[in-house]
Amino acid sequence: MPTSSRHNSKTKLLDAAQNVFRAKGYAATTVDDICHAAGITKGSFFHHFASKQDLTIDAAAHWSTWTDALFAQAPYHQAADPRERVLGYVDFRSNIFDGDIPDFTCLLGTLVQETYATHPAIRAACDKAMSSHIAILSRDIEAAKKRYAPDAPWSAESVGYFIQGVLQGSFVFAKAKDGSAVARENLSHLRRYLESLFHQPVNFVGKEES
Amino acid sequence: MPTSSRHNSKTKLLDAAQNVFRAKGYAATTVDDICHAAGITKGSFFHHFASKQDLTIDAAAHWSTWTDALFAQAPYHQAADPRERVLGYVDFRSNIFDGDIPDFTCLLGTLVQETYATHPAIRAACDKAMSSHIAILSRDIEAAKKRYAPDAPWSAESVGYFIQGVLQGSFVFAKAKDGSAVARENLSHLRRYLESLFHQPVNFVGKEES
DNA sequence: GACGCCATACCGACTAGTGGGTCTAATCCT
DNA sequence: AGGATTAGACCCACTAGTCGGTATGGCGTC
Repeated sequence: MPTSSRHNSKTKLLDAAQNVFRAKGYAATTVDDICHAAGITKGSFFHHFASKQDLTIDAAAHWSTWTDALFAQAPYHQAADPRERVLGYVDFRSNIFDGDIPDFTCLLGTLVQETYATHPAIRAACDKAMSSHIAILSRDIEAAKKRYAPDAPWSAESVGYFIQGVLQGSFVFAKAKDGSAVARENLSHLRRYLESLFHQPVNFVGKEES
Repeated sequence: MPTSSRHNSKTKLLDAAQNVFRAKGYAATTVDDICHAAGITKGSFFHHFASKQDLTIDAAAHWSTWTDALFAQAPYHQAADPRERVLGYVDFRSNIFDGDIPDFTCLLGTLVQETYATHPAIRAACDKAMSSHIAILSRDIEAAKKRYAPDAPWSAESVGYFIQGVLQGSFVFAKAKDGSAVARENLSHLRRYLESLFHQPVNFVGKEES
């Protein structure tokens, strides 16, 4: 492990921060917590990041690329019908609920709840990352809309935000209940709603689409 | 100001805590912040509460009675048709989005996100308060279900949680976006879903109900 | 109705500990 | 060599909680 182990401290810190923040929130996690979780010392931390807030902003971007990659390579993403991709996304999220709570909850939602009023730069970084994720999701929604509900009064983007909103709310309940049963039921309501928005025509024959 | 001003410090502290927590979160608010917002000194604080966590637990219960009273006396609550009461609840919440963010967001959701892993007692207090609120809401949903969707596969309670989940998620976006436009759209999606769950029968004549 | 007494409420300086951030020296890689 | 990186002791501002003490008002007694 020549360069690999020595030169990826920054990434290790970002990964560690992701997990610790999701478990303890922003203010309650100390820089030492993050260092310890990453197996790195404080000197190194402040070599790579100017401040805790600075690391956090980078962590939001890091999270964004990490999750976008995760979803991009997920199997549901292969479906030809955009409607199936959207529903597949919801099912995919629902399946992750099996793990531990800090493992399936959203870094951005956790961060922004705590910092929106006190750390505008973090708020902005979270907003940006969330918006970019929703923009990707909305492409499928837009395609599904075009095919199944071209004249509907709602926008694809607003559906994207709704999906994310339900997810964020579900995380809150998973935390409150210390279990994901409610979260799962929430997503099944969401799925039912989406099915009604993209109502499968009776005699429709699915066709490929870019 | 004989007894009135002297003997309500506890209430003033709880009220102040509500607002400060909603703006800054649990860990980032100091006891001094709360004291200052309440116009009360630290000595008095620790006379009434054994610790910051202790106050927080009381604040969750205080919040619960406060909000339950607020919704109980809201006009939508008078509607004879339970379906209208449920939709009225959603509209009522949507209308509050006009105010400042810390004024319409939920103390419990904010607290539990931060403390679920580190302060089990706070987590439990939030869970209890949320559940009680949802139980009240679910009575109307149950009545609406009986009338409009008696054979539906979903439970009234799960719809109650779904409504709250959408609200919690909307708060996250209001904070991230520093505005409530997305939150409002989320609730309009939610309303559309609820309308579809309690689909108004074509030839139905509304009737009074207990 | 005046007085003494006590419980409760309130005050704010103080303490012990913590946590973000700094600094200097050591170590690695090229 | 020499820049990049890592190490961890150190500094100082800040914060939860303490403590000794002061007001306040109710109540029994004469």
